[in-house]
Amino acid sequence: MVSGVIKTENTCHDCKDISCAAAVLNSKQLELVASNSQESFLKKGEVILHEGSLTSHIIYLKTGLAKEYIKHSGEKEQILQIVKKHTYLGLPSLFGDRINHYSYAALEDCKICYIDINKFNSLVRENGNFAYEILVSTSRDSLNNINRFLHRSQKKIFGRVADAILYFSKIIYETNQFDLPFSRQELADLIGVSRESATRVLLKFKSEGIIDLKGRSITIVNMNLLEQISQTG
Amino acid sequence: MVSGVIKTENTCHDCKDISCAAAVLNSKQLELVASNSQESFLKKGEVILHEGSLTSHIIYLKTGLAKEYIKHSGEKEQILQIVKKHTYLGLPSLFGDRINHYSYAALEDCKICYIDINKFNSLVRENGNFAYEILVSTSRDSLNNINRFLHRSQKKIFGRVADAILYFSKIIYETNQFDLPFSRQELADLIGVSRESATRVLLKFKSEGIIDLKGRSITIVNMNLLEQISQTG
DNA sequence: CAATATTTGTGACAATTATCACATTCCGAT
DNA sequence: ATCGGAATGTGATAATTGTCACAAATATTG
Repeated sequence: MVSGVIKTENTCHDCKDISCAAAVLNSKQLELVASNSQESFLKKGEVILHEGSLTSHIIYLKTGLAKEYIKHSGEKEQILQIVKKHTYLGLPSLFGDRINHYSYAALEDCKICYIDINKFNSLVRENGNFAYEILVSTSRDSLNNINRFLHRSQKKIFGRVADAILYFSKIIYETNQFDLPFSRQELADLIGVSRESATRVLLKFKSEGIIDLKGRSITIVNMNLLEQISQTG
Repeated sequence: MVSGVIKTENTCHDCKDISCAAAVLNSKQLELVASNSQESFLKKGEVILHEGSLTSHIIYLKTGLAKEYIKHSGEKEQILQIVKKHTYLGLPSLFGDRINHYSYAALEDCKICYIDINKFNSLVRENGNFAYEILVSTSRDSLNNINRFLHRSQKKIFGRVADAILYFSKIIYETNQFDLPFSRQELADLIGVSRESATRVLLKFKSEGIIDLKGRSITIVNMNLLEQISQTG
């Protein structure tokens, strides 16, 4: 399952999926990026980036959905977050120590863009506004992640499952009706509970009329109650 | 308990506690910082910054030790990390949304420096190298925090207490013998367990000869075993 | 140096959730 | 359509840890 890497033809100027940060670059800088980047496609399920690997290129998710995760002791997987399109993957790892701390795998077919790490770094150093945008994006990401973790650790299992449903509804898909992009096991890995427990709580929510559930399709029926459960924990 | 705010006399040039980031500023920029900053002293126990407050000044911890924490539902406190000297407090909050997400309180007498937020931001935008240093420091902070949380959530209580002891020994004090800077309750708040459980595990470690424990003073006797417990979870 | 408040230690018990073992259902490939 | 494997659901049980109530020890303050 090797995916093709295709040298980009476009100049970034007309890229529909350009990042907020790249939007503040001038024409010359944008061309530098264009001539040092490559586009690539990945199928659902493929690993985009592996924890522990060294970073030679920044990866920017142009389209699609991915999971950010780590593996504990070979087996147990912990999902940090779901990454939406228009996001750079693993920026803190790049600036922190150049070793990727998290793995990324495609939850949908994805289009990504590889950008040479040295060029990226020199842009940060020469364009403070670009750096500022990167800073804003990594800061928000950090706050969101830590926020999620902090609240999770205060919550019992019902609150956690409610959180996960609300996360998909409000942050990822922005609708009350959606299909989970992965298995029960992965849902459990996202909120840090066992698969069996996650299953049980989902079914409980269904039987109480809080959600509608058919396989991986979820419809939120009683949003208020779900939010209440999320908060009461 | 109001602490004095004293207009700085020094010019940052000769500041012994200058940050890594400020070290890359040129003389003119450093003077801009100097003329827009104030030094202040806080006693042990005092709150440096309160979650929810708006940011008008960056706070830089020149000397001392502080805890970064949030309060859940008024009562329960969760400590994110212990902050050592030579650290900017709450940078992700500043760049994220300008609202402070975490509180900070002094665990020792502290010397801090207030820097005007607008001046700080303009330095980021005009000096990419400064921005880069800030990026490195926030990235490392983020990786460390998330790393700690991720591993914690995989661990049982023995592993967590071991982690806390190793955290103080290796990261905070860099010695095998140290005094905890706070109560058992706060230790419990740091690792997300109940006070009683934390106490019990500490005493267990003592009775098994892994650590020596007198009040808040801890000596690590069997480092290997402690590390093993930390890993096995 | 009392007197009082705070912190720490302890045991019994209850609540929560993981684990295990297995049944059932779903889904893709032939 | 059928077969086989993966994903999901289910019950029983055990392990873990929080909670409560209180005792002991340690600090703090007038």
